[in-house]
This record gives sequence, structure tokens and C-alpha cells, in this order.
Amino acid sequence: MTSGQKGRDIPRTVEPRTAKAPKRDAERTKKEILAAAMTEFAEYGDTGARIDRIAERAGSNKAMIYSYFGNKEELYAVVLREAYLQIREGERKLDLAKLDPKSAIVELLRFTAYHFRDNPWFLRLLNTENQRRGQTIRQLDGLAELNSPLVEFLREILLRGEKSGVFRKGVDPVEIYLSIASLFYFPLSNTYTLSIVFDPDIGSDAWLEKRIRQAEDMILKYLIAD
Amino acid sequence: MTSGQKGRDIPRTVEPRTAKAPKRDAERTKKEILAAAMTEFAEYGDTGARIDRIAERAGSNKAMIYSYFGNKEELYAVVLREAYLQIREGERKLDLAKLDPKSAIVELLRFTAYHFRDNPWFLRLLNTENQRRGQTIRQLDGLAELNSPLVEFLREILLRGEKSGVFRKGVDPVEIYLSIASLFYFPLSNTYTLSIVFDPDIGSDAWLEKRIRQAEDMILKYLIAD
Amino acid sequence: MTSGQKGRDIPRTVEPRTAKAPKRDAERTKKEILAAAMTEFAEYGDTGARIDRIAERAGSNKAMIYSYFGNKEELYAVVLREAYLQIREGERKLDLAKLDPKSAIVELLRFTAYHFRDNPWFLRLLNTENQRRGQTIRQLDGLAELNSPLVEFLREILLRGEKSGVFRKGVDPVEIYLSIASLFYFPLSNTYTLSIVFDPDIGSDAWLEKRIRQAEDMILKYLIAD
Amino acid sequence: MTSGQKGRDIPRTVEPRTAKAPKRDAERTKKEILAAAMTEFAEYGDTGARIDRIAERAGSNKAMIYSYFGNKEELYAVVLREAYLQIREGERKLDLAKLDPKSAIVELLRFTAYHFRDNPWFLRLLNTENQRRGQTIRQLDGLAELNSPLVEFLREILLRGEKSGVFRKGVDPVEIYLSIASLFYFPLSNTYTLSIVFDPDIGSDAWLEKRIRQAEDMILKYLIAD
DNA sequence: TATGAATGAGTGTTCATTCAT
DNA sequence: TATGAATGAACACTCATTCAT
Repeated sequence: MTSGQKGRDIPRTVEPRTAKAPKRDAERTKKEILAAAMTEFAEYGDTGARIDRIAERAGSNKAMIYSYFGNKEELYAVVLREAYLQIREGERKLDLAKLDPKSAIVELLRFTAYHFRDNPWFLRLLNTENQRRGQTIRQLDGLAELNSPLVEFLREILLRGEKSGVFRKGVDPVEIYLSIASLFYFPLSNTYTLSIVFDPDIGSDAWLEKRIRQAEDMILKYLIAD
Repeated sequence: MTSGQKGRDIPRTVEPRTAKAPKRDAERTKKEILAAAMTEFAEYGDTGARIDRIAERAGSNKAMIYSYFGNKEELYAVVLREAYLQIREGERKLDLAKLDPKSAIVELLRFTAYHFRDNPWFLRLLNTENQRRGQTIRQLDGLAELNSPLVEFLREILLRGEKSGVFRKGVDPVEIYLSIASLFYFPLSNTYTLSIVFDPDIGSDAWLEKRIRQAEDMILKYLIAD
Repeated sequence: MTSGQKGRDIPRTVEPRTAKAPKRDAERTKKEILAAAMTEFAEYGDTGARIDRIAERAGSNKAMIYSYFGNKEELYAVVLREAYLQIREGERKLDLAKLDPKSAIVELLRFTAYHFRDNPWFLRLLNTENQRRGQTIRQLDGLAELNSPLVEFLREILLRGEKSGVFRKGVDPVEIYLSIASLFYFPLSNTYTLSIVFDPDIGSDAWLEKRIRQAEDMILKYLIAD
Repeated sequence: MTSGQKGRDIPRTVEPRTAKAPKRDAERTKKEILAAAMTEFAEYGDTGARIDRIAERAGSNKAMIYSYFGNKEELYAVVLREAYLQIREGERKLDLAKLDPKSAIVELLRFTAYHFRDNPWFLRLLNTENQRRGQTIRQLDGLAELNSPLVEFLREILLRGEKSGVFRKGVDPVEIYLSIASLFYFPLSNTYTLSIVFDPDIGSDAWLEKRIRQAEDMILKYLIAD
């Protein structure tokens, strides 16, 4: 049962080996394997991913994978952690601190929407890990720390909003982040089924823009003080 | 790489064979296999599901599966269609036509929330099919027809609301259904990762009740005419 | 590093499938696999034995082996137990109870000598298990019981000898069995090295007959009362 | 299927590298590899031995092994020859020429017993080579020459015994050596199985002492002229 | 001389699928 | 219709051996 297909949507993180570069470069090989593994796991899920294919994608061979990562399970764990690293790094770069609260929320919402659309491999990796019932994420260290900056950042925005009288009181930052993420995760993670079942437009660029405006509307109406 | 675990969350649809029942009952065997397959695919996903286990769960044997369903792929297709059948049937039974628009929306929202929580296998099946990039759902016939009643029903509610001046104009029923589903799908489908990353409470009964109230608030604020 | 070679010295225990016999016969297949495994483990040792070859030798396939025996380790354990079963069964059939003590000892000695020569696979299996530091035999149940009849039998012979004044007092049956086995185990298990290092004759039929007479002489001189 | 275990019973033959010693010392590296290989082959047998582990044990690397020894097979051959060298050297040092025949035999017997017990790696190497059906020893040159001094020495003792009337006539030195070696090889090489099957004491210090006395008794009774 | 990286042919094990009864 | 036996193509993982530096 072959699940995924081609799909090459993970951002290249390794430059092609130049003529000058040495043929035996452990660091580089390791990175190439990791990049290949991210693609493979996102495309096929945990049980569907193939070590053979990862080796081929990485232009390396199976033995190297085992030498560098131990086994499939451990490789998957590294991939999962790397996924969170990359996402949070993206959010960090937003630097919304200088915007007023309303704009900051809107900006985060738009970022999230496009981030989900542009990095479907991340959604698929989340799906995979939840299909596995969190077997691996449970064992990763420092994930809470990795994710807390986002929450703290949101908390600060909400507080500023409260103080300036724009936002109502008592809204939890996690709650708001969940709402924002929810509104895009569902349609963007389930585009294949939803577009068949409800509307073929779902997932298109035009649809997304419209959806973003509706979500903005919804979130802000919820947040604004009466 | 073993993904899923025990988990027995698909509602029994086949009664246990009674003493009276004949040993050779084609129809019954088929149903038992299908029920077993639903559980298996929901628990392990497409690549993780095992024909052996399905046969065992069904109290039957592998050859029967092939005889009745062709192969794993086709069995999966039947499982997927069955999943949609069961869900829509649940919604149909709600019979919200007699409620006023606001109550109807609230009721649908609550139903959706609890339905997702009580039928995680459905979420997992959706995940699986989207991981497969809709490979199978694309080929199922009559799915749009199967799902349209829900949309028509919602459209009617929104219209009633508009007419009575409670709801604002121009809200699309699919849009609203997506919003409602989104708000619960994300946290309930990703409970494992979210509870590790953000808050261990996510997914608990108390959390869900709170979440439902927030979602009601959000959806109604969005729908209500100013 | 390929150790063993051809060598087909385990006694056939399974008749060739006749035209009449059914093609699907679990019991028979299992026996054939076991017979093949005995040969393979004896020839190549534990790490050298190949599941592929066992399957081929058995005229079956690898999946059957796993279906019937679990894995290589468990298959090896069954082989080891079987080896002891066959040996002790051979000794049991000797039925030396009717001979006088001296003749009984001589007979046992001759049997042991020829048994070792005719069943080199047994010696090799012992070697293998001791190379493994008894990893498996330690876990086999009922081995002591399996072997005790031989000891009891010897004890009875020695007692009879004592009473009739032929044998001296206080000789332990295990001690005597060890001596007899030792005298043939070493040269017959190490024929390859010994014949290179000391004398190419070692292991030949003529050599064995001479050796048996020397061993008889040695054992009896040791046993006889002065 | 992992056979051996820890076990560090080969006598150190290489001194630890001192600060003064150069980092690049071909002769030394070669010796260290050989020592490591002896341990490894004795512990795991031919097929179980791992080039990786040998390199690690030697504090060197795999390429060195191939550079110095060609391949695993050839390395094994060197190990095997070395084993015989060390053993015969031990016997040579005994210098029993000054003892009377009876004492000399007893001394050789005791030496053999303790030598086998103290150098189980040698027994294991013999086992291994015989499991391989002498594949390698057959190709080693000069082994007969290496081993003949022992035989000649024994022959001389027996002759002296004959002439002084203590020993009977016509006893072959190889025959006697085989007997002595046999009586200890079997129980000491098969301690693991024998202690499970017959008596847990087998192999203990007390047991060995008792066994030595029995063996002395047996050998001398056999040798002594009536 | 020395080292760590790289590779390809295995090797044990699993699994979807088919066959004989 | 029903069942357990049989099979071959994977698949994760290992290991002897070679290469680049």
C-alpha cells in the first residue's frame, strides 16, 4: 500500500556538493540524510517511510544512516525535533513586537496560514506523530522550552491589548493560538478530502485569501472588547 | 516501527454470533471483516494496518478478506466510505430543524465537538487519507451527494437566521461548517503533540467543555448581525 | 567467512514426499525444517547458520520457518533439544541390562565411540553451544531428567560390578561417563586439527578400532579391583 | 544471534603504549591487532568475530587490519598459528627432562589440565577451526615441525620408563598425549553443557583437582608394567 | 602510517497475497 | 464458504571491505 507520491516541499537546507567540496564530508552527509528523511517521513508517514529511499534521496547509502542516526526510530525522532525547530524559528523571525496588538494578531494569523500552506510537510509530520499517539514526541527533551517563547510573545500582545482597552480581559494566549492554528490546520491538512467532499476550491490561493479574511474577522470579533 | 496501540474506539456494528447463527454466513462474515478493518485502519493508518490482524480481529481468515474485498487497497476504500456514512448518519439523526437558528448552530457545534472526541478513529481515518493525498477518496462515487444534506441543512438554518434578523447576511454554509469543524479537529486530532508542547490539559473533559464555550462565543459573535 | 562445507551427516528423519502425500502438510513441513536446521546449525554453528539455506534445504521458505519456530534463536533451541533427545534415545536402545558389568562397560564405550564418529553433527552442536557459553541450554527445561536415565543405568552397572567383586568401590557413574566420552570426544571432535598436527591417521576406521581397544584397556584397568 | 560475551582470558602480550612510544609504530600496531584478533576469534568464533570490534579492541582502525593482514580469513590464519606457537612454547618451558618418568607424566598431565583451564581461548580456537573442518590449518606451513618436539619429548620419557622397567613396552607417545589431552579437553571445553546436563560442579576448582587425581590414576595404571 | 567515511552484498524478519484442501 | 499452508517480494539493519584525506 503506497501512500504518498512525489512531492518535494521541504525547503532545501543543504547546498549541492560543489566540485571543490571534499567527497567525504561527514557533517554534510549527515545533513543531507536528515533533509531526505524529513521529506520521506512527511510524504509517507512513519511506517510508510523507507530507509532505502531516504538513502537514495540523500545520495548516500543505508549504512551511513545507521552509522549517523542509529535506527529508523531515532532518525524519525531527530526529524520531528527538527520540524519544530524550523517552525518556531520562522515565527521568531516575524518580530511583531513593534506592531500594535491588533496588527500583531492579524500578522501572526496570516503568517500561520501561509506557513501551513507552504510547509505541508510539517502538517504531515504532526499527523504522523499523532497517529503514533505521541510515542516519540513524549521522549524529546526541551520541547516545551522550544515552544514557550511563542506563548510568551502572544501573552504580551494580549496584555498590551487589554491595557490599551482594545482587547477584552482574560483571554488565554494558548487558547488564541489554538484558535488561529485550528482555523487553518483543518482545511490545509485535509485539503484532499475536503475538496472532494465539500468544495473543490478549498486549498486554492483565492480560497485561502478569503479564508484568511474570515478568520481575521472571527478572531478579532472574539478578542475586541465591547 | 510500530505506530498505534490497543484502542478500541469504533462502535460495534456487528452482534456476536449466536448459537443459532449458521457457521457459514457470507453477509455476516463480510460485515465482521469490515468492522475489524475500520478499527485496524484507524489505529494504524494505511501502511501500518495488517491484514493478519484484521483477519484475527474479525475472527475470520485472510483468504476471506481477499475473497470479499479484493485486496488491502480496496478494503481500505470500503472502510473510508463507511466512515463517511456513519458520520453523516449521526448528523442526520440530530434533527435540529425544530430549533431556532442560534440553538441549532450551538447544537451542531456541540455535536461536532463530542463526535470528534468520541470517534477518534474517524479523525485518524481522515488523517490517513490525507497523508495518502486523497488517493482513494478521489475514486469513491457519490461522496458529494452523501455530504450535501449537511450543507443544505446548514444553509437553511443560516437563511432562517438571516430572515429573522439574528444572523448577518451572506455567510456561506460550508464556511461555517469548516470553522466549527476546524476549532475542534485541530486540538482533538493533535492532542498528543499539543498536550506535550503547550498544555497537558488539552483534550481533557474539562478542557473540552471550556473550549466548547469559547468556540460558541467565537462562532456566534461572528454570525450575529450587529 | 564461510565455515563449514557440504557434509550431510544427520540421519534422515523425514521420508521424501510421495506422490500420494498432500502438498500442504504442516506437520511434515515442520519436520523437514527441523531436520534442515539440525544439519545447518551443525555445519555452520550458530552465527554461521543461514535461515535462507535452512529454508532451501527444507524445500520450504523462510516465512514458514518463522511461522513455525518464531525466530532463529528459538529454532536453534529446538535443534539443541532434539540433538539430546536423539542421542539419549540411542543409548536407551542399547539395553545393556542383561550383560555382565565388564561387558556392559565395554559395550557402552564402543557405542559411544561409534556414535560420536557416526554423528559428528552432534559433536558440532555441542561445540556450538559451548562457544555460546551455554546461552541456550541453560534455558531448556527437562534436560537433567532427559539425561539422568543414562547416569542411573551406569550407577547400577557399577554397583553390580562392585557386589560381584569385579569393580573396585566408590567409582562415580558421572566420572566414568565423562572418561569414556572424553577419550573419544577429543580426537573425534578435533580430527581436522589433530590429523594435521600429529598424525594423519587420526579419525580413520583403523585408528578408531585401535583407539577403542586402548580405551577399553585404560577404563577397565581403572575400574578393576586389585 | 550473538554468541560469546565478555571474557578476557588471553594473556596480554603487548605492553600499553607509553608516552615515549611513537604514534606511528607499524610493528606495534600489528601486534596489537593480532592480540585483539586472538581474543575476538576465541570469544566469538570465526563467523561471529567482528572486524569492527577487533579494530576497537586494538585501539586501531579497520583499514590498518586490511593493510597488515589482507582480510579476515588471513587474519584468522595468523591467529591460529599464533595459538599453537604460544601453547607449545608453554610446554617447552616445562623442562621435565630432569624428572623421573612417572613424575614427568604426572607433571605433563597437571600442566595440560591447568593449561586448558587457564586458556579457554585456546580450546575455543581449536573448536572453531574444527567447526571449519580444518579449512585454514590445512594451509599453515610448519605446524608438524612446531608440534613434533612435544612428541619427541614424550617418546623419550616413555623410553626411559620402559628401560627402567616402570612402564610397559610399546606405548605410543601420540596415543598417550591424546589420552591426557582428551581427559581434560572434553569437560573443560564443554563445561557449559555438561554442568547443566550432569553436574553443576563440573569445571570448578575442586572438581578439577579431583579429576586430575582420577586421570593420574587412570593414565599411570595404564602405563605401569605389571 | 593512520583514520573515518563510504559502499554493496548480505541477513534476519515481516507481510500482502495465493493455493490446496 | 471457509481455513491454514505456502510464497516471494520487501524491509530494517549489519558487516566485510575499500576509498579519500
